[in-house]
Amino acid sequence: MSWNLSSDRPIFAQIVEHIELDIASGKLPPGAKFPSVRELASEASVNPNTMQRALSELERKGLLRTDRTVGRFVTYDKREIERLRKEKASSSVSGFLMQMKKLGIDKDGVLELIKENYQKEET
Amino acid sequence: MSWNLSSDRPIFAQIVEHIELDIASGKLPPGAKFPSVRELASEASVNPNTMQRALSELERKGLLRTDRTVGRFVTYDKREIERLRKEKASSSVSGFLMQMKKLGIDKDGVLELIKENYQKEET
DNA sequence: ACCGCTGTATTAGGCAACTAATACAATAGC
DNA sequence: GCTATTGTATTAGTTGCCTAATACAGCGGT
Repeated sequence: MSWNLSSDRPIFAQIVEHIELDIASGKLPPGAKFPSVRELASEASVNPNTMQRALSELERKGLLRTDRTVGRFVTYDKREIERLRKEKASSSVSGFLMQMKKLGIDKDGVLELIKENYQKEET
Repeated sequence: MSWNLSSDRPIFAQIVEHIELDIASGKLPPGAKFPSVRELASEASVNPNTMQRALSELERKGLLRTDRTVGRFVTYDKREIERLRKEKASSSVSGFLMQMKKLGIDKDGVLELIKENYQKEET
């Protein structure tokens, strides 16, 4: 994983989000085993405790399972994962559109900008 | 203004963003006069110092002008305002699309979701 | 000239959150 | 049974933000 952490937001929150995305997108498939807390922490250049906090949060959300002295695994519950994916997509969309509305940009403007942006990437 | 402040991010930053949006969208037109620091602070239930910090930041960005003993005004520079609007729209779009990409949702999926969302609002 | 209003500066204190260091607990595997 | 490796708990320290109190400076209106 390429941890791209900035200091303008809580580290643990960024890690949570990062891993959530990897699970939601399927990059981390159901049942995938995680490295140990210490290993992950070292990899991300972060205190083990910080990593632990992130992982606990993910467990609280039901995305991770823990076998106490064995390690952690992505949940096998594919429905939960799909729910997560939908939820994240939906909130992204509505947040984005709300922002555009506040900027006074209507539906046509939004679609325009998006198509523009995709064309830029097709180079 | 309806200050809708949450505690999960610095207050002053939220205020900055709020006012930026009002300026970018034209809700606060060029040359519009601001209430005094103390008045705004009271209105937003915030310490004057916090409000001042936000306003200073906006001034640093060139969006506000100060007439020392008279008050503050939105800049008259319409080009600067338009630049702000473009900049905010652009960063919103690219951030949104990056998120969708990470979720594994392609162009068609994005357009689909957006149209869905707009239909929902047309009730 | 004075009073009231504007913005500005300074200092201090407290609170909450994040990070860190270290010690503890439990089990798998040899 | 011992050791290594896992997750967990506890305590401590640092930082950033917000608040507060107070003082200063300059202009307008009466």
